[in-house]
Amino acid sequence: MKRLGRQNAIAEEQSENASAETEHPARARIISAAEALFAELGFDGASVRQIALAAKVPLALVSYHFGSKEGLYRAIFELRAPSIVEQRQVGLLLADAEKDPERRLELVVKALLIPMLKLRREEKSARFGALLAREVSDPKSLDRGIIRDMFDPVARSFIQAMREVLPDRSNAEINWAYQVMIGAMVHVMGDAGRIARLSDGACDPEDDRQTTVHIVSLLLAAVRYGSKM
Amino acid sequence: MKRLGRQNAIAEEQSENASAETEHPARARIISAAEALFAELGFDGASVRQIALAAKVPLALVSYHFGSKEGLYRAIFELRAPSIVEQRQVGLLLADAEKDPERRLELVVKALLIPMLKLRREEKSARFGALLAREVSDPKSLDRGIIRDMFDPVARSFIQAMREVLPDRSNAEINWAYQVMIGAMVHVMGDAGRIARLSDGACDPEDDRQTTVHIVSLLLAAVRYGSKM
DNA sequence: GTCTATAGCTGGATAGAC
DNA sequence: GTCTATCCAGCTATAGAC
Repeated sequence: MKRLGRQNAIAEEQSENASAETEHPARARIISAAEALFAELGFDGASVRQIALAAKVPLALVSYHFGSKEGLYRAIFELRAPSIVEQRQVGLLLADAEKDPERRLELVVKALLIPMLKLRREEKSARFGALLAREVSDPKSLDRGIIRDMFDPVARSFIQAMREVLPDRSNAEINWAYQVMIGAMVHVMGDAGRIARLSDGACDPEDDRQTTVHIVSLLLAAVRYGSKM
Repeated sequence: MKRLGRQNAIAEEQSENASAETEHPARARIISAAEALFAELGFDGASVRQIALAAKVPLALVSYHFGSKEGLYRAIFELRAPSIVEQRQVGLLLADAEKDPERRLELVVKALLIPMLKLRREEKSARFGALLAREVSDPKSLDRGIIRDMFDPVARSFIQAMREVLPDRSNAEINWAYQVMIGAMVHVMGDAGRIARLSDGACDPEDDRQTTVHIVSLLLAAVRYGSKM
């Protein structure tokens, strides 16, 4: 397989992730190591050498598989994002099927939050939540366009769903409510200890079941009762 | 003045910021340029060369005044943070003087949010909000300890104030409510365009008066009605 | 105090052997 | 396809002239 062919064959790889990871265990190890190091140190803070060392592959293999550091960075999102987006879409469909509007709002909020908050539980992509949090809050992400391309479409679906469940709210109110949810969620996903420290252990972001219960009820209250009147 | 004397003479500089900035206009220009570039590109993404170029000073002057890149980084926070913390403390005192518990909760929430949300309006520290947002969400900030040293004390005061206004809530509920507020606030402060893009302009984070109205009412609702029951 | 010049590294990327 | 050796641009920090 030609070199530039490989790094651009994203559609192909997505349709055969399992075989790609079986066939190229080194590639999967690089992704996994990069995910953790980018999450911890940021795109600029983590070096390709560090990543290759952690993945136990020679340095040149990273360039061979992913073309460049940014190619590797994008590949992480191309591998992990579709599953999150799909889970959210399924959640939205479930909310659509619910008749009671109170309960429907709750399902919309949960469809937004739960696919992300439960990421910590999944061993394979344990650090992806923190990485995604970084990308969402990084101003430079506007240039990369990863969030725009992969997450904006489903975000618009959520905003539309909220408009339908809360028809008396202004466009600004709906959108600010959505952003408050995203902000709180990203803060929890990216946290590395300040929450536990400040709360003296009363909040444990590692316990994603308790975390979800609290965050969902707080944000549901914000969305439901937070009209500026 | 000796070199190492300068970079460590923080207490002295804080007590005479005005004269220090008048006496060393280059120093103030470096801080200002660094604030914008660190906010935009992150600590690792911005180089000292870029900062010196933007501040129109020779490269070596940065080391002379601040000792190291991290010294410069800390100096920004040492210059800007005290004013924010002070404004928050004053807000908490005002809340304490309010008898009506409903209104008191609102004052506590506003005391937390307004000093930060209005940062964009102030020309001198226009980008400090984005920089602070980055530092709060960066896992590496735990090592630097800037947030812990400068902001944890007043954070604990807020959590205590919330406990007093909402005596029926558990410790976990209070702390999660606080973290939801911080997350939403940091998200807005660090935003560089996604909010306006997703809302098709319905949300304009540059309009900090409208932003404050919406964010405060959403978060007040979360804190007031977001008990997990 | 200020600035030029540069030391000493580390970064991403690649050439070319196998 | 895989890996060693290396290129060279860019980095932080500093020595030393003025």
